[in-house]
Amino acid sequence: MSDLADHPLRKHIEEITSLSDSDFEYILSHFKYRQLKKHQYVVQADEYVPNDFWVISGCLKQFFIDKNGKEHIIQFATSNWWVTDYDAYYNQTKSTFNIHCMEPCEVLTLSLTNREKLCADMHKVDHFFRRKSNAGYVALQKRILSLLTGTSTERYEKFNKMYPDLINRIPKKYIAAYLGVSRETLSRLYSK
Amino acid sequence: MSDLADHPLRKHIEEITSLSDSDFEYILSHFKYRQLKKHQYVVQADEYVPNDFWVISGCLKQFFIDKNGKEHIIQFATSNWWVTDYDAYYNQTKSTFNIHCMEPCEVLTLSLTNREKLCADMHKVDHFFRRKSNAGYVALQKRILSLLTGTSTERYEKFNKMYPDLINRIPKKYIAAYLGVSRETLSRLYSK
DNA sequence: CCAAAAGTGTGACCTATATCACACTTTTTT
DNA sequence: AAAAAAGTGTGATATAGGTCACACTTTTGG
Repeated sequence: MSDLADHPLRKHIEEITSLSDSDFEYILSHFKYRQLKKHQYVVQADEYVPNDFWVISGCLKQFFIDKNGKEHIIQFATSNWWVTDYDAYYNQTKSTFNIHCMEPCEVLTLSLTNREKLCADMHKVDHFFRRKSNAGYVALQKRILSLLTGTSTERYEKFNKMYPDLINRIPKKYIAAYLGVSRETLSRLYSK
Repeated sequence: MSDLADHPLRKHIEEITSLSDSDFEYILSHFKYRQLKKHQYVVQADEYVPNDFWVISGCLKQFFIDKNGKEHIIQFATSNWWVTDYDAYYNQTKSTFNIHCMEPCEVLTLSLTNREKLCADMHKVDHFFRRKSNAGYVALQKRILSLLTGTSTERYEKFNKMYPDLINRIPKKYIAAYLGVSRETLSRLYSK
């Protein structure tokens, strides 16, 4: 029980709605724990996406390869983030994105069936996911705003502030691919 | 009752979950109908945002004014769209965006209190908003992808496909402000 | 119905950033 | 520990698209 109370997922959910031990036990039973090696793919473009991933530790990137073979990063996911190709996951279609471990990772996976079952059984969980999704929506809107409004310098500074740990944790070229500038331009940005 | 059955909001909700007449009647009672004049603001930057808006008819734009006074458009909202500054609305803080009628509009407004009440009372509604929010999240991700990946020509073509009616319904400069290019560049794009 | 405001197209110029190339450093693999 | 692979900084160009300017057209409001 002491274990249960300290579970990181429980803490995460209880930021939004409180749970009894049995609530949480029931919820957790719908997830599967997985350890992933560096460079492992958890979602591949053109394949189905049965799972959503909640990151316990490590760092993943969700990216898209364009017709010129160039990589564009949609999001990084570290501890406490949810990540999957939600379009493909919800609609049970093939993925347009890849999701890839940049470090060894621990994740909890949640299948669509289990998610919908959980949501149907427990109003609390449906509510939790609504709130999460709302927050995600707001975050994406801010990113769009910064792509429309900001110069690359401003976007770089914002990134720095938002993910201070990532800067020295992952190769710069991925940060460039997230910000939408070339590796070289990014390098020139912070040599000032 | 025949009126109720045909209500556009009911159709909209029933794309996701079916409702009894009394369900819908109860839901609708939490909304307020408003007619808006062209050029009217429904959300102003730096003010609180008590309502979410569901558009029956007309066209609104949600935009941001940057430090140089330049306008950036986050989203257009026409029939069946939901629009508000969700960050400010959910967190009861002041808005960073403006929302403005580009045409005379009819909308249904939903206060945060009523929304949370509805969601608490009816699991179906919570579920509906979760699904909507998920879909919105996916749409924003696609927009980010197109900002990161596409040339302006590609973004313009995508816009054309996605909102064929808007092209000749609203001034081009707003389309430019949505796509993230200058009015002049946009003009040159389609003179080919 | 007319004046003022808003919208639109096009030329001339300028700037931020992409691209290519290469040398050097750090990390990974065997 | 050596070889291979990946990451990084910096110079030389090339270019998409921004900005400014102006003429013309359409819409709006009194």
